[in-house]
Amino acid sequence: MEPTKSELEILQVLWQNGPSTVRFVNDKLNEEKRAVQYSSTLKLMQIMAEKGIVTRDESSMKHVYSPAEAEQKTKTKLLERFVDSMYNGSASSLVMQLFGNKKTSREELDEIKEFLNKLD
Amino acid sequence: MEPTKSELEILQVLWQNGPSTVRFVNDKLNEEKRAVQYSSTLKLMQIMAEKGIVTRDESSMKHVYSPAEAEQKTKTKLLERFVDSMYNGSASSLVMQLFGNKKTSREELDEIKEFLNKLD
DNA sequence: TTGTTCGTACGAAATATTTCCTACCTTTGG
DNA sequence: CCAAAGGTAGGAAATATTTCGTACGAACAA
Repeated sequence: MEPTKSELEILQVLWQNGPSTVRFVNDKLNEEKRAVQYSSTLKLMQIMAEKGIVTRDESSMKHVYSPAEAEQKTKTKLLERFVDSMYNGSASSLVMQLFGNKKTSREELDEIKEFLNKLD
Repeated sequence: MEPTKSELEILQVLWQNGPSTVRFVNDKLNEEKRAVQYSSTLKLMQIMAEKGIVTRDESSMKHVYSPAEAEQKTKTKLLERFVDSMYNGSASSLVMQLFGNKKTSREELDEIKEFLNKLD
């Protein structure tokens, strides 16, 4: 299923910090993103569990939520969708735009070049 | 402003075909994307005009709509937002994911390498 | 024990987005 | 002229998403 914008924020927290409680996720969101009530985050995470975007461990009172799919898998899917809809499926178009209109550090560029060479 | 998913579909049509009437855009959407009523497309384009996402020429009865911003400018903005939210701003992470999990044609790869070299 | 804190569940409201019905005007063909 | 075709405008409904108040149970400290 397609995570919404808010759901994606929550997934990011789970990916970066591993399985977490609602309290933890909510604190992170408030620290790093924006003010949001505990019950809002709770509700969203409950919905995500219903949808199957996350799983949860209810064995203790403090439920622990985990992403249902690996970070890479989800991101790959979203990236492909983005490339398809915005660049008509052309990965190279995206890359050129990415580096054409923006200054990127030498290190990053070298890193990418090396990476591409290894693909052969 | 942030175009919604449906608004983006309409922008694509305008970018690819130049300034267009509602009728034209609606036909394209039905051909290339999905079934949608004329009045839905009309409404959406009217809203986009209000928001300033598109401008329109009302001199003739058939209003002609144009994107308010250049394709590149809008796409760049959206791409940056995507990189920020998904890859923590790291363009190279995105690129590695893009080519790591997917087979890309030799031509595309060469094209990209050449492009990156020219950046120096 | 008892009250305060911290947890979940649930419903409803607020917002954002999308869809389409309907009214009404203009153009066009006969 | 008149009817049919095709246009815009606007409102309302349908859907999707987000937010939060409130009820209620469990845990914990005094």
